[in-house]
Amino acid sequence: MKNQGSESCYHSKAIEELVRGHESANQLRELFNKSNEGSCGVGGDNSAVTVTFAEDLLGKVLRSFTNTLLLLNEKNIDESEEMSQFQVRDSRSWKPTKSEDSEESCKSTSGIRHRYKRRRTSQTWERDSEAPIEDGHKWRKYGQKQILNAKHPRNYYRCTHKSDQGCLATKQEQKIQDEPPLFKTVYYGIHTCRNLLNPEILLDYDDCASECLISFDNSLPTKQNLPLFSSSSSSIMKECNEEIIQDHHLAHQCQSTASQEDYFLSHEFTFDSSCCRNLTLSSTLESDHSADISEFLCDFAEFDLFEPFEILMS
DNA sequence: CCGATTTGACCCAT
DNA sequence: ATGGGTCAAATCGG
Repeated sequence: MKNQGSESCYHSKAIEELVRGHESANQLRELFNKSNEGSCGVGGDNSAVTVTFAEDLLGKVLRSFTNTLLLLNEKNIDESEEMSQFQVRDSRSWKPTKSEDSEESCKSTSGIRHRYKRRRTSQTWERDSEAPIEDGHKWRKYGQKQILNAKHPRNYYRCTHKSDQGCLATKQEQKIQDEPPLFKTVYYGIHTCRNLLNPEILLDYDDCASECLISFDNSLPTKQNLPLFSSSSSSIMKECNEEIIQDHHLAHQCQSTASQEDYFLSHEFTFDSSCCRNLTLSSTLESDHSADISEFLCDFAEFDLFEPFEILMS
């Protein structure tokens, strides 16, 4: 059982992540709205920059949802033991699970290896997908193991920023089915690293007992006016989780669709270098998919952060 | 050259 | 004793 300050901090961190994701999604919407305004294709030289920017935004959204899911799961488990197996709609959805408990050991035997760290108690997320997941985080593989009665080996990854920032997030990935291909990914722990490409993303999970300092845009919600902060109802958290799971799923679909169709690469965008938020872009090629994709992205970007809360609070 | 991956050994839990 | 998680030296590759 965690104390009130800790719970409040999980709320705060979750909101912080949602707000980031919301802001990034809005930037994506802005980007695609501009692309649909039919401006003439100028400045095609900047298309690579714009593609990078769009991918960066997608990465931010995915990271925000990933972190929020982990945070909310942490909160859910704190609140409710019966929530330990929260199953949702489809095979690509997130499924929080409880990790096996283990202690860090410091056994020192012959002196060859001083400390051998087993995974700490931490929240885990399990997810099945038809392809290895691109979750926006950078991972470094540190092991591979053939598992008993398993056709395919299990791969072990840790956060790239473990060494430089002490981030303890890890994940395991294993192909569990051939046809159709199905991969199982289990995430352990929460990222505490600052992503160097997105320096604003920094979660001080170690400092969860203390007040969280968040700087929001004026246009964005603050924790004072978010119902989530005035309620600890687990139903709200469940609802919130489902909503985020959907959006996380959509973000992945959007990312894979874009890459599969080479949508970004086959269109010319211009990028107003004076300000990332005032993009001027154009599409000079017709594509059967472009309208669908941009509409899809706009729909995705328009998800309402407040909706699940308002419904539940009324 | 340096960061990422591979892979056998080591270590822990059961 | 065994399965599985992690370490770390060797290797790879940009």
